[in-house]
Amino acid sequence: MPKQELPVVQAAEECCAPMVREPLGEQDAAELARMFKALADPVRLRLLSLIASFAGGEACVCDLTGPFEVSQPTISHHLKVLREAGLVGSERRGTWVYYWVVPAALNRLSGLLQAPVPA
Amino acid sequence: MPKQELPVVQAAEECCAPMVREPLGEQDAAELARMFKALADPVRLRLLSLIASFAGGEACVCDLTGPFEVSQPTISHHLKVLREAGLVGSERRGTWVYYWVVPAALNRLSGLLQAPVPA
DNA sequence: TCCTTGTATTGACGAATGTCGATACAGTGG
DNA sequence: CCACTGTATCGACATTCGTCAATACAAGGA
Repeated sequence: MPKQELPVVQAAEECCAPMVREPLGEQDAAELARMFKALADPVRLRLLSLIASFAGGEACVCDLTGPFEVSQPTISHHLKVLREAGLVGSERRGTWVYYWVVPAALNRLSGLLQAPVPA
Repeated sequence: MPKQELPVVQAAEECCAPMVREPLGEQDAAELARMFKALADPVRLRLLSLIASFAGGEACVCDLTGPFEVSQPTISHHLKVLREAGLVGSERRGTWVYYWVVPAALNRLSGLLQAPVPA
């Protein structure tokens, strides 16, 4: 059955036609490259995945420094990269800072990468 | 053989559960980071999109050097990066070399990035 | 065979990236 | 006000990356 009619997670409406249908413009490519660059590091991928996996969809930084072998400043740097790419949001609540993923950003990239089924 | 125009595949089957459901392992993260790194450049994104947009789903390198401001060796370098990431395939046919996208690779990444609908 | 055209490789360069230790900043509790 | 904990910024460093000109390789045609 045609999957594309399902009310799936597709991100915004016009922002994310698959890139395999028509060539990306320079500006779009530049902006998207910035987002993919944020994903182009194993620690950041694991951070993103770990944040999203937390109950409630958010995690304190104190939960994120443990599972990695890199230093706390490095984690903080990677979180900043993810935040500036629009992939996560953050907020300080009292002593701790919490991070959560931005689903619309992930879904936008997801929709962009969708390719036609190989016949 | 030109591929037929078929509906878009949604998430792939077993290879690519969304990374937002459970934390990525170190190895998976490393491999995925390599693929995302290949996407993390505006010229490569435009190359990929341009190749996929060609009729028949493949393009000669001679079709790819024109639309960019960078030199021919640079295009060749970027194509190599995309190929080594498994995102495109290539074949020499006579004088020319043709490139095509690997849909399974794109769809794997696409499925990985799918996030739950923002409530 | 030699020439011509299409593509890849090499070597070099500046710029960006990932990492750390040291340190600064923000809140909480004494 | 001070001490303590959690997080961010700074400065430095080695490594990787994107780019180019020069050159090498591949295939077809004279």
